[in-house]
Amino acid sequence: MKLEEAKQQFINSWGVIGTQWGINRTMAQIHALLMVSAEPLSADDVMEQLQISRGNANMNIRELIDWKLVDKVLKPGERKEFFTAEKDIWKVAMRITNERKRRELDPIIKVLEEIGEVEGDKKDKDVKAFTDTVTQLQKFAKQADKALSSLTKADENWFTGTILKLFK
Amino acid sequence: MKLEEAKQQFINSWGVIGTQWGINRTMAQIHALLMVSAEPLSADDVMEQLQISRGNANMNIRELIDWKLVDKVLKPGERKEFFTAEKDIWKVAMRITNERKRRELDPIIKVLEEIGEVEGDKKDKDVKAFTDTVTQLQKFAKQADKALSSLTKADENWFTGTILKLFK
DNA sequence: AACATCTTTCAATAAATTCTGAAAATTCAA
DNA sequence: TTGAATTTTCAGAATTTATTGAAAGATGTT
Repeated sequence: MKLEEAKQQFINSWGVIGTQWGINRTMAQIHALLMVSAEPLSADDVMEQLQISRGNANMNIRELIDWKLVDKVLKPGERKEFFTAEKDIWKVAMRITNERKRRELDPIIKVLEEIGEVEGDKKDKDVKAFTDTVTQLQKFAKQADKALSSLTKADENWFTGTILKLFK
Repeated sequence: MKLEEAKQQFINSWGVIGTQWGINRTMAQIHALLMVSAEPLSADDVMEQLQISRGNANMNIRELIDWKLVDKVLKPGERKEFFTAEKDIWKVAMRITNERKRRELDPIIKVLEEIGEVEGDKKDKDVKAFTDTVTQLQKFAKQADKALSSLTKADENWFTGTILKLFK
């Protein structure tokens, strides 16, 4: 397979996968493009290579910067901004994990806290079903939160050295 | 807080969280409703409590059954089907993890394999940037795959006993 | 077989999300 | 300053996804 073809397939597939992830397609495509580019690209490069509008490119690049998956790079003597993706997959995975924890797990914990105590007879089967489920969820969510926090603070060697061995 | 109010808030919030997860809102709401219901509910119960159409209820209940988060229950003497959600959070988490692995990770591995070898000079910086990224991704994806497979096959005690302790 | 009950399907419609492109804002060199 | 280059914003358009509801399909009872 030729480089350009392989690149294109990677970008397209990454885009499709992104949508299955709940990430928007363009954002995933830009990320893919920057991950396999040897040099930083400008907004115009991204627009041209992915055939998207300036507004779209700008919005999604900013979003990627928010996720800390992409960095601005300034080239001396150039007025334009260039962009480059984090290429260390461990860091990419940790940043995605962290962002998803923030978006997915943290709100769950917040909701469960808000629901808190329910008035009523603990022997009533409806009250019991509700409080049992909520209590279980709270315990589980807090454990998961702790585990993910540790994980994203840890370094790669600890993970590959300690955790992965547990999974043979 | 009164039971009905707490229930309603839980269902609504679970729905919002679902969308942030890439799961559709109604599906998450039905799941929430069934998780906090003491007794199995019929499609009509679900339609009434969530104010949704029959088609919508049916489609999303089927989807939840696909995810193995909801089971059909037959009541003796009743013609209707009733539905109940898995209430053991550990099982719920393992089933969601497994389904998400199937939808999110497996396709990544497939794509990376397809891209495989790229023709051209390994010293060319564009070729090198591409193959380096793809190779790193392949290694990482396969490790993650192995870890998640083990995890979803393992039982709760192994997880709480062995893994969680690592995170203090 | 005829009927009543319940479930599934799916074309039409509605709602939510994403994208465009032109205008406004910003930046920087002269 | 001025103005050319670049980035950002955002209303409206396009696209994608979710929902409805009525019709068709099952299923079981008499």
